[in-house]
Amino acid sequence: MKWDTLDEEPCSLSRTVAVVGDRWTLLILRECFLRVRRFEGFQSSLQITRHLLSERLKKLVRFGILRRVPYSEAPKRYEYILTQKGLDLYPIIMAMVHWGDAHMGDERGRPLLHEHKNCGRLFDPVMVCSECGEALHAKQVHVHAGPGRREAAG
Amino acid sequence: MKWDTLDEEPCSLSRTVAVVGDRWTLLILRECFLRVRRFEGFQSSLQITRHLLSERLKKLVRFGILRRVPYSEAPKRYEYILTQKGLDLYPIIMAMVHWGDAHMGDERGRPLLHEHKNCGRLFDPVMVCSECGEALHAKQVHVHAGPGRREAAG
DNA sequence: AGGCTATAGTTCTAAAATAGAACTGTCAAA
DNA sequence: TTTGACAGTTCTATTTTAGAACTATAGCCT
Repeated sequence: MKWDTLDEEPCSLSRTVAVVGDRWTLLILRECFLRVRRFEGFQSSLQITRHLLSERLKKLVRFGILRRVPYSEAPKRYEYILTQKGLDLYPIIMAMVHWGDAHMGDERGRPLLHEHKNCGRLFDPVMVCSECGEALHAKQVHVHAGPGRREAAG
Repeated sequence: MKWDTLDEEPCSLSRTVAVVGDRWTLLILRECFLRVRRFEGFQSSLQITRHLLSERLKKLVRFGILRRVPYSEAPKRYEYILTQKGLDLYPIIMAMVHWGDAHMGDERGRPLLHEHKNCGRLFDPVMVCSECGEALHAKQVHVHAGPGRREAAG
């Protein structure tokens, strides 16, 4: 597989997988959403090798998911902040967290609980249809080829 | 990192990443949701090496995401069907598709369009709060340690 | 001035995972 | 009896990752 052009495939899942489809990247993003921003912070909480962390952060910056922002002038030091594009990954992360809660739990109970500041309650994330608001299930969805697929197919 | 015990970490994201956190697994699941069920089907549509496909299918069966069901007795042949646990991965896949549509698109337009059979309309998946029904955004969520985290830490 | 610490990386080698191709075994149809 | 379909397994070469050590800048302490 040519992983280097996966982000240009006529498939939105492939394109997303090209950017966030590996273990370390997903764990780094978890830390980002938990407000970690600095190299040492990621490294110590994940026990990732410095080499890979450096490489993954560069990639996330290159794809516009993180911004590398200076926070100290002398010596030059940078931190990594989620862009809007990065913040928009939240549903993916939350969907994964929720699936883990539902299907990979153990007798110790949930590792984290999530409170929705707007309503003040502990919640689960639910995926709904943008048009009718009903909860979505795989078997209720029909897939059509869109313009990007038809053009790619010729 | 001890990837072999990632599914026992006191973090639901880690546990999910342990199961579906790699490129091939996510692409295989895409095919599953597009109704592909057989070894040759996965292999030819993904161009994955037979070795890795075999290995990934075994893993998905081991984690209870696919069931290996015989469809021919002589010769013995099997197909791979999503279990309920597997079907429940749908929000993750859809969240990834939606992010790809929103942020990785090109001039050709969307590769696929999704129709919600219940309401008959083309839709986007939206993640909402189970309690108040509002669309969720990262900055509106506050995270608390749950019992699984506190016990692991103590 | 000299040494210690903090931060953010880079460089190196060994081990593990993946790619790519060929091979195996069962059975049906020609 | 040969060919083809299907569902894998086995093999070697290449790529990726792990783990540890090293570099560079600058503040602080003595």
